[in-house]
Amino acid sequence: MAKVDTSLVAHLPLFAGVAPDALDEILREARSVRYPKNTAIFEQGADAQSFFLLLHGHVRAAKTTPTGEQIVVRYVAPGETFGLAMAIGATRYPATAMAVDDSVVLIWPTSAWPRLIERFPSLAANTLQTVGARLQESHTRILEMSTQQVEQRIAHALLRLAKQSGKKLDQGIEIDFPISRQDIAQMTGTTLHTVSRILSGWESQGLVESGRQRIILREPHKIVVLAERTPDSGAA
Amino acid sequence: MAKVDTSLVAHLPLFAGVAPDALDEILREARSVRYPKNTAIFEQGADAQSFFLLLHGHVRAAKTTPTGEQIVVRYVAPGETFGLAMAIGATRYPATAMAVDDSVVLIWPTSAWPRLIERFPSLAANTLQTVGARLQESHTRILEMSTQQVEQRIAHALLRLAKQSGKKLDQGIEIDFPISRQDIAQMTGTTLHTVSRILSGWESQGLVESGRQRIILREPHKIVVLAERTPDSGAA
DNA sequence: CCTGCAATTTGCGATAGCGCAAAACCGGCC
DNA sequence: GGCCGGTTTTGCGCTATCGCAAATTGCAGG
Repeated sequence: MAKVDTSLVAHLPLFAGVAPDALDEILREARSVRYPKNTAIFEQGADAQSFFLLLHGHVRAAKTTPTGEQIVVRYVAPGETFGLAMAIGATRYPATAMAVDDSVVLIWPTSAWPRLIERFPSLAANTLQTVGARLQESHTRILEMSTQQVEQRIAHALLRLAKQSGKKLDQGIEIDFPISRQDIAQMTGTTLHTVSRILSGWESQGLVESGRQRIILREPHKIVVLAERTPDSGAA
Repeated sequence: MAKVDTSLVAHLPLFAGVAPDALDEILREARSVRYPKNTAIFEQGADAQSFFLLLHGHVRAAKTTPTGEQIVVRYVAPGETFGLAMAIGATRYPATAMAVDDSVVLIWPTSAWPRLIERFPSLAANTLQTVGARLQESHTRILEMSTQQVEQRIAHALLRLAKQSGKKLDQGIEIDFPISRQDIAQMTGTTLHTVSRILSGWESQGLVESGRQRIILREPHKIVVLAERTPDSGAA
């Protein structure tokens, strides 16, 4: 198993307040695995045998209903943890994780968690913070779904993706991983058709440029305005 | 300040793995306060100076948009914590908490949290579990809002309330605190009008009995069936 | 017991967005 | 270079649900 360089991860919020040699000890329990694009890392309902830290790439976490519909819970960016089922007291994964790009992941066995947090209490505190932040985001998302129309929700979703995983271009920001209309629909609670229509509209106004699984925000500021427009703040 | 009896709270998940005398030490830092029905405990955006544990009564946590619309984040039942802004790294409350019934609450100063989790790491671990559970619930709610119609969402919401705060009756289950059509609308992402129409329909089928801020599920099992009905699983 | 307010009910027109279907498109692979 | 499959676009009718308005009801206080 390849050694993981502590310097690559030492600065992550997860390890705040953890001494360098402690970090070494923690990393010694992990292994590093590469997942090619479009491979599953774990499946919803499977036994939660591991938890993960994304080093490179991008991972989509999605939840599936009994009837087969899916929603995207979130996109995981490098440096973030995922699959923390055990930390929250679950024995099975509540969602499916799939690499949307070639990705590299650190993997710990679930069984290591209790020992790790006992030896390094900051881990629990730090994890609590990130889980808490995710809870906030979920509430925000619920608020948006309850009070905004589809166009605003899509605008917000794209702006968040741009902030989290945007690549600055000469002119605009590009979402730095493959993402389809369907994915955006599953993030915002709508259909790929409606997403397509709205992006087409934006494209003809020069707000975005997009294609197959690719989106560039050409006028981020104007999209912010769009995102904040209320149902009645009269359009042209 | 009145002494808090440890026996009242010792069994709570929050204090799992905490020794009795440690619990005593923890409680010594808290004070107990009574909030009459319909009084605010804290306001969204206010400085998070305290965190809370509900002893008696019921508390509604709600988020308000800039434009004044509200959603109900959750109802807090006795034994649950709320207002944990600091545990998740926020300095202001992300929602407003209001007592919907006469309520009694334990209050710790936010400043005590870092010290408490350092001395009693189980607190952090336990809190992580409950916050994680709430995250799951939020995802479930997002899934429902994305994939189900209003009637199913209302059914699920009422069933959850019944499970959390239901009072068993000779025949049926009563939601054990005052809750309006508007509240249910704000939990499910719809309007009070639509909630009213749907409850009226259920009432005429004998599924529920309801009135001013009061709901009794007369046929919980049939409501479960309703909740699981897919858009096309033909009605009668 | 009466009064007033807040909660609830209900009708009705308006519409955002869905669902289905078909066509166009785009890239990667052989 | 051409073919195939997944993605995207777009048209069109439909409907669940909203939004507004008005009537009704039930509780709480005086």
